[in-house]
Amino acid sequence: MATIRDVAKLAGVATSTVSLALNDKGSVSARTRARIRAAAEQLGYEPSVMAQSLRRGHNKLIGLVLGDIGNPFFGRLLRSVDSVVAESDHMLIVADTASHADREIKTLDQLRRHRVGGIIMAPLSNDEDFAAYLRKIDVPVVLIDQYVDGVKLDYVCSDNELATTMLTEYLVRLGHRRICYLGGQPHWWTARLRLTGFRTAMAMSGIDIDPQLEVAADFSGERAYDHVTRLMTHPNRPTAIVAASNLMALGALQAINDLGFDCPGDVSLTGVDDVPWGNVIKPRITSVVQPIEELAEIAATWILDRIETRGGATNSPRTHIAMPRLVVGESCARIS
Amino acid sequence: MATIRDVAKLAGVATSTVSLALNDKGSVSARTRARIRAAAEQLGYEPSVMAQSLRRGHNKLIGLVLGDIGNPFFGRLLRSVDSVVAESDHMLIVADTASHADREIKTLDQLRRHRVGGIIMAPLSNDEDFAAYLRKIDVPVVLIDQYVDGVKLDYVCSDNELATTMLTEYLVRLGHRRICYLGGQPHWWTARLRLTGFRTAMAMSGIDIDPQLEVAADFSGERAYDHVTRLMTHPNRPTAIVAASNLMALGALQAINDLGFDCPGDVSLTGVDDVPWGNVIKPRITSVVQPIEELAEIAATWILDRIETRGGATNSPRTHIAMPRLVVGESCARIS
DNA sequence: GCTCGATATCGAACCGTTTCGATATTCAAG
DNA sequence: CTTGAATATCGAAACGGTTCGATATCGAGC
Repeated sequence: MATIRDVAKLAGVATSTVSLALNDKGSVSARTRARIRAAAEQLGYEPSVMAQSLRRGHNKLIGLVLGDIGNPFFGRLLRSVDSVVAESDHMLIVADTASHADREIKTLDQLRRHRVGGIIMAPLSNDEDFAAYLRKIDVPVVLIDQYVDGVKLDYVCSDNELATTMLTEYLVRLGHRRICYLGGQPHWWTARLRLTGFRTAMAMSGIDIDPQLEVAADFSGERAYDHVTRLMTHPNRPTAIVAASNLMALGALQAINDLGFDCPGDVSLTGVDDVPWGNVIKPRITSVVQPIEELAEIAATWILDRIETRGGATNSPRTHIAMPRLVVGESCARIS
Repeated sequence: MATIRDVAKLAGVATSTVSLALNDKGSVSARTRARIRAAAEQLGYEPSVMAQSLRRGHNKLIGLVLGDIGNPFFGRLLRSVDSVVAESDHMLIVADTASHADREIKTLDQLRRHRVGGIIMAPLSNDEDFAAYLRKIDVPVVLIDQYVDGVKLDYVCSDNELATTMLTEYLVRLGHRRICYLGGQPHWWTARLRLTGFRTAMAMSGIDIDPQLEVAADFSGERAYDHVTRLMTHPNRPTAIVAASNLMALGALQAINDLGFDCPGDVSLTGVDDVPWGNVIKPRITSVVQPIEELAEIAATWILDRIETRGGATNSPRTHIAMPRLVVGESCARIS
């Protein structure tokens, strides 16, 4: 590894001049600049990112803290964020908390010790301790997907409430009244919002919710399968289902098929988020999809912005709520 | 941020003594040690990871280079690797090349400039240029899943050949002869091995392969859907299918259902790798699953080992080939 | 020929650690 | 009391850059 001193020696100048020349700062004569360039080239000199970072006080790394990278939603998010921050020569340190909320603070501390430039996080915790921690953290943080009450941080998400509202209204327009809601666990911020969206839409349509039909599963498919199996064998079964996640929708579909029902003939089905296997499953499930790339791009842009203008100009937190998009499949039918 | 000098000043000693005391090196009297500990505590001193890294020559970061983090296989891999390296206080820089082989060298260079301690990589490239690059790289590298011809590096994978051999032999034992193979694109190392595994098993069983039935799709599901649709409408259709990936198996299943065939009644189906939605799809597809956690743990252990003993003791490259496991579902039937 | 200002270049300090060689202190043995 | 070894502590030199203030060089204007 050639150092800046090697280059300086070969070019016959001071190290400071080399630094100036290679970074196009200060005033360096064309002749000297060329000589230095040549020397650097010849030695295969590459500045040590670490040494630069030490001087700067922080490195060109951005922490990305997620609860479950096995979820394709976060996989795609990671990929998009990466492609944006790469343009300004940043890389991502990815930490997966494996859905353990209590590891979040430890993970953030670790990132702080590494002096990352900034952190993008989809938090699980939502208690006052955590909020207090975030309020006094000395690194720029952008929250994504999930929010934390009582903090003033940039926040990017899609309109979770609107997502389920759109689905519910769509079903109502098709004539459905007995609509079943398969929700996530209420400790998830997004799960609560999606539930609200469902209730709002039902209220707006003047339909009373049958408490039996509003179940809290988890975001995985197996519980959803069981719930739907139970509800569909009920004498007064639902005519439509709103699932708050893609895996739950899939579980529901499987239960419907296994019971010998037809979707959409006997029951309509909708879900949130598309999935890698979305085009392969029949019927294609009508769903609202979050614009993952948009979320990722904004989060990435914002964190880069905060890193550049450390505590500078735009210090009031921003919020971006992206519009989910309704993608109509073949899983819903009109009833009379 | 308190520095080691602040601690030294408060404790009334030299910075070197602080370093010695906090790292339990050299000989520091108990009294002084206690005084230093107290001072550090009082100031909330945390050593700067960056400064330490600069001194050491490399940091406590490990690069993980993947082609597609949206694939749950790699998501689970990432998670397991992370949990192992976290134990020795390492974190992961994750770089997704978005399946662009030509970005791999650029990505590796970036990681080198960051002076990561080591790199775990599932490469796509497999040409001589890339091999030459890897041969002279000055950072420990462990390959995982995909190999590169002509390099001497640690390599961890599961027995891809055996995977399809197991599936094929299983089907043969059930009486199948007209077996269709849905393979991945041959530029993938694993795709080639899996194809070999199929051919070997067929040869061992003394069955001639119908070239019509050996198709190269890609690892995604849609192409598989089309191929299976075509083959199943053929007069002399296959009685069983071996799909070289999970998404292809799913695509095949969907095609089977859409054509009104029954699985496993009319055709048996097998695949490689389990999937998040595996327990929800019916019939559960018989498949061989790779022990992802095992692969990840070994790769992580090996890279940590290489980092500790830089070019030291164990310098000959190791290879670990993990046994895939056959998980029998309900997608295969015996025929006569 | 001298001064002034702009342009080029340099040396040294600094970022925050670790580590090596040197010095200061302690204690036991002679 | 002296000596020598063991134990404590220190100062300074790295690690590899960037940046600031100082100095050297140059041409133009008088």
